[in-house]
Amino acid sequence: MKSMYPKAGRVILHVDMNSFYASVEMAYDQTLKGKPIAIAGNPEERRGIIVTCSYEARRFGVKTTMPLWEAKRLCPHLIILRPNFERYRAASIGMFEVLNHYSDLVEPVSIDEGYMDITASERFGTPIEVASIIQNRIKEQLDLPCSIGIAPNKFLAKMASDMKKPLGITILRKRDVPSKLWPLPVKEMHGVGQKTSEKLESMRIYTIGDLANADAFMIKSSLGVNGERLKDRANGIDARPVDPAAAEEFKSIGNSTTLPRDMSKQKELFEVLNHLAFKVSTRLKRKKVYATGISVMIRYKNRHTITRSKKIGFAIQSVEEIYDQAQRLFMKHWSGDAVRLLGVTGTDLVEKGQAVKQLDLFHYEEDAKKEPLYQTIESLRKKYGPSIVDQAASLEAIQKKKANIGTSTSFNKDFLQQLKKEKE
DNA sequence: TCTGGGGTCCTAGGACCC
DNA sequence: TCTGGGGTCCTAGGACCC
Repeated sequence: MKSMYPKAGRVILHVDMNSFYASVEMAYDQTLKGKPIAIAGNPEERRGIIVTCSYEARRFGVKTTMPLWEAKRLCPHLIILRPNFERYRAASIGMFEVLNHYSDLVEPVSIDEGYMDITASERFGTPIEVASIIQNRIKEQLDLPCSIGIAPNKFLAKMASDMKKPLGITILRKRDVPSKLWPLPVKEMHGVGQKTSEKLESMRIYTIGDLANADAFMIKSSLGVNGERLKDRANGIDARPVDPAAAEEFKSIGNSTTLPRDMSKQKELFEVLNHLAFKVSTRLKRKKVYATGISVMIRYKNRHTITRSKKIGFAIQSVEEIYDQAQRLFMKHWSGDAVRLLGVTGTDLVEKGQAVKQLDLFHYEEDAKKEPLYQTIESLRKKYGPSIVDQAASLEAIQKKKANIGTSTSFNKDFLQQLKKEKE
């Protein structure tokens, strides 16, 4: 029997901080208010691009990701600040504290935006009242502006929060979709970037409304499952739940850097890799996770970029292990050309408890003693799986740094040599 | 005189197994 | 005689977002 009441819909808020980094700086230093300011990475070096800028700077045409020199040309009096991430993190924590006060279902998306499911928050007022209270509290307590979208799902809430900035509150009901959403250019849709909009335009789809009413088969064959999803969203359909746990599970942790100058000396590049390995290792330790995969990114002088990755088969966390894996991956694929950027990422993260089967050092060494080298490698491979060769070579690298790794005997040098040769 | 650094998700193709 | 087809894992790379 059908319920006599209409099925209750959800009420979702998307809270989006306005030009977050710039606003935090202005809250911190009141004299910056009303002035064109921009946050840029390392102003002295070539990597300088605009990360965020104030609305005053935007009036001069300054935009996010614009190279610094271009921004200065457009706005000679632009005040340029270096990012201060501790400050932004503190402000972010303050903002999410406010959100958490009005619902248990808060999902951080990034440092400056989050979704809330306030379906069960009636005691604080109507949705628009809740949004208004949140916006005012963030403004009063933190001196920071935000825009809020109110809608029956995440996608519409996200689109709504974009419609009025700064300090806007926008309601986007399902029935508003044809009048408020459909006229917008399809590029404005969250999830549609340069490439997808080009593809859509080649199919004569220019607005969100065009996409909503496009032939499903055509969309699917051109854009795959992503196309189906986008068409649903254009029709205001999005069943994704607000998941407070989603932000906590990291899938990868990486660091990359554009070098101060192009480098082609192996020794210099190794130093950079080691530094990146240190950063990745530190963050893995802080998060109490281990990597079971490693990925290296190389951007050459001509900006051609490659990423090379591999599953390690066991869990690593120390600088030595990360560096060893990254360095060998790098050497295997580096063309020898001048390098502009290097990156190291730990992937397929696991928590300490569930660390994959570690190599049984004792049996491994016993096996190594018993048989001739080539036979040993084959039998070890059979016994422990293909990752054994890597793991042994990695252990050797650690052993160079630490005299003792839990067993008393040291590896047979010839054996390790052979393993390394095997690798190539 | 160019275009950072942190991520996620998806797809395609090859290897391998049954 | 001329080589199926499905499933899964792995790697590389593309697209997108903030």
